[in-house]
Amino acid sequence: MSITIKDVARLAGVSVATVSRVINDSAPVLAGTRDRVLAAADRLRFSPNGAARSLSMQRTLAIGVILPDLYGEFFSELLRGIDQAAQRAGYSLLVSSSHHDARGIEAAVRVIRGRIDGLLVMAPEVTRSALAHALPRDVPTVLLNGRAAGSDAAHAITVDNYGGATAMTRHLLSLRHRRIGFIAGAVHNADAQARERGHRAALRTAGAASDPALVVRGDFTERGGVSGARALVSLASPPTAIFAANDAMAVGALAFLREVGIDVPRRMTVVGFDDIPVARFLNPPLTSVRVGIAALGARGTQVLLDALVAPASRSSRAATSRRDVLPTELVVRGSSGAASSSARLFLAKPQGESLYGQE
Amino acid sequence: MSITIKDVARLAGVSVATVSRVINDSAPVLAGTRDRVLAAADRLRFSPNGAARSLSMQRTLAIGVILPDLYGEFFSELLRGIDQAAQRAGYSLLVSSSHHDARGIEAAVRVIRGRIDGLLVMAPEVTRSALAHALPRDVPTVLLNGRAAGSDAAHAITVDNYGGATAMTRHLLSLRHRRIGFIAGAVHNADAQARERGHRAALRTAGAASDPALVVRGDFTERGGVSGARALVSLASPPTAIFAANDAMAVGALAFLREVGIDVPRRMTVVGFDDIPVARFLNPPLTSVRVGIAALGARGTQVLLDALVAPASRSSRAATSRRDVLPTELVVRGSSGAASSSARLFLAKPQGESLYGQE
DNA sequence: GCCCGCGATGTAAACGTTTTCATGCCTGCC
DNA sequence: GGCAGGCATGAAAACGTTTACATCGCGGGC
Repeated sequence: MSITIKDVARLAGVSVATVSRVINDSAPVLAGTRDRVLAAADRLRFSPNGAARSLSMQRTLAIGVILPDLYGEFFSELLRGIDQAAQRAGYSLLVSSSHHDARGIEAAVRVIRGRIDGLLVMAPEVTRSALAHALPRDVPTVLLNGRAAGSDAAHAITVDNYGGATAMTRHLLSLRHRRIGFIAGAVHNADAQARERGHRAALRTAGAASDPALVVRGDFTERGGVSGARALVSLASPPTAIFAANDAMAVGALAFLREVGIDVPRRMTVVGFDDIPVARFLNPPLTSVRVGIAALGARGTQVLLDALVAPASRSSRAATSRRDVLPTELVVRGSSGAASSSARLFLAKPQGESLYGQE
Repeated sequence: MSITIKDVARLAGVSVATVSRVINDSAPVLAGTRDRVLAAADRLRFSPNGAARSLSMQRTLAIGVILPDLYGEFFSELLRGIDQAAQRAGYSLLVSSSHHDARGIEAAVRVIRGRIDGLLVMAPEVTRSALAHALPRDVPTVLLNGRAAGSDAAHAITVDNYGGATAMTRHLLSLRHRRIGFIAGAVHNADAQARERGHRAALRTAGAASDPALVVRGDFTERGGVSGARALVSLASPPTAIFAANDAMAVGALAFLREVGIDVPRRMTVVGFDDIPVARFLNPPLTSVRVGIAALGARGTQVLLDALVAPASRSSRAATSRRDVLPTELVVRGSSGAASSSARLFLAKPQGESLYGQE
């Protein structure tokens, strides 16, 4: 059917070993021989069978990426960062999404098992123990942005959700907001939880009243933001600011407020979290917490690639498993009232420019 | 190192053939034997080596996805549709992006060659012949949304760019706009070209003047939309409406107009193309051309999967290669002045709901 | 001038599956 | 009671590479 290394060898009048050596230039070959082989390979349009290669070399040059979802800019940014880092190192990406629970992840792992050298997993809604059980033992794994204290075997890269949220809440407090509505994420989402904790802690530290009615449940989608904003606005004593636990929900909140004629930021402040690329282009530009989504993906990938070359560092695996926390940065824009600052966007190079470039 | 089918066979006291049969239940096995094998596999946490499997079965159960980029909601939507369709059929995705030119695509193909059963390629900027040369002969391929009349060997799924653009321009004309600014895409981008042609044709048909100064070059990014809008607004005789060739640029245009205090839609109408998920949540909600991005990906994947089971249909390949054109639909929202219609968004289920669900 | 050694190449084993074919047993029919 | 046939299982080939090892020829040092 398809042409193999044998066909090339026959045409070039050499052995398969020589063909292999030429193709990977893994050993010196006489110039004349090399040319004959190359010519033959070219003429037959030969390209090596990856499966056979992987089997023989015991490595696939691919890493698996398991995501809870693919909806929205967050995931495309994340994947973009991962792809860049992987491609630079010559690795391909085996992507599988829509895996929210441990069972889904286990199924996905089963499918790609043996076709990847390493695994990148984002599973914000899965508990530590469930995850530990679902993940393979023998494949180096990096957890992205879930429960930081993941299973001992895996590395984990997270974003400073807690710190970012406290910074944002302090920002709102500094703007004299006293009743701050919070649109939280899903109950079991680790990132959402950390952001909520950060918000609460900042309120507590400031001695501000923490009215439970001001925290409504969302789901990290625009639609959830719409409902959340509606609920907050409908309160007997509504807040003067809304802190959405991610940008998608902030987008929904902005849309709802516009719909019902509540001006942002004059009558209501809205802020988000993640600083997705579109945030600065919203109307008004969204104040958010920059996470460096692509950087998170790239960093996770880099850590994984490092782990792949390291020879599993003896048995002291647990001791060497990394726990990186990426810093976050408050980005103040028009949606929290600093209308003038947003003008800078189009005059100077915005700070977030790096997101657009090659990292 | 890793545990193989042999280990399981030894532990269960059977041959490797039997283990294989149990795992794939490809042949009847005595209940007792099956249980022993299953128990052994479970105890050893065995999972089959994909590379060996692929090699033996001559199929990888994976499809390659080659994209020009991963930035923005468009690509995450596309990938989402592809992933869903592939996952349903038990296929994995080998994703590689940032391949704009033929050389990049060829390199990407070389890397994933022999690890995939089929190929999904989006290459709007590559010419037909360059693409034909870069793509492998022996791998079923589906082209997404580039030049419809692609290489004979490959199937092609496109969106009705031309029709969508004419519909949009007619919409603007019906709103009494006579000077319509157009922010085009990159010169060599096939989709951008088709949209521009559609726009021009609609103007011509309506007998409207087609001022060349009203067409400015963009690049499908928000930033390009900002520059485009700035250029159009700066004209001696500026347009009353701006048609951006994709939504990302419309987002940029909206941001710029807000920045300089030009109200949309009162003083300027802005419309886009693609209807990315965030479009309906913008301020004002963006009038756009719905493309069904996820559906495009899903359809392409389905066509590819069909081609995989079909035995290359004799040699009449060219004759059977499909050319699907997905219809587009005008979605009118507040940014083109129909302010009241947008209220429907949060009351009734929006038309676009399907994009959020399972397709 | 002989032998040692090195450089280029070939041979064949290994990688971990699936699958064809062979084997042996048991059942049931005449 | 013998034999055909079906069913469960095992042995081994095949998939297309890489690579350790063997081989061969040739040049240089003594």
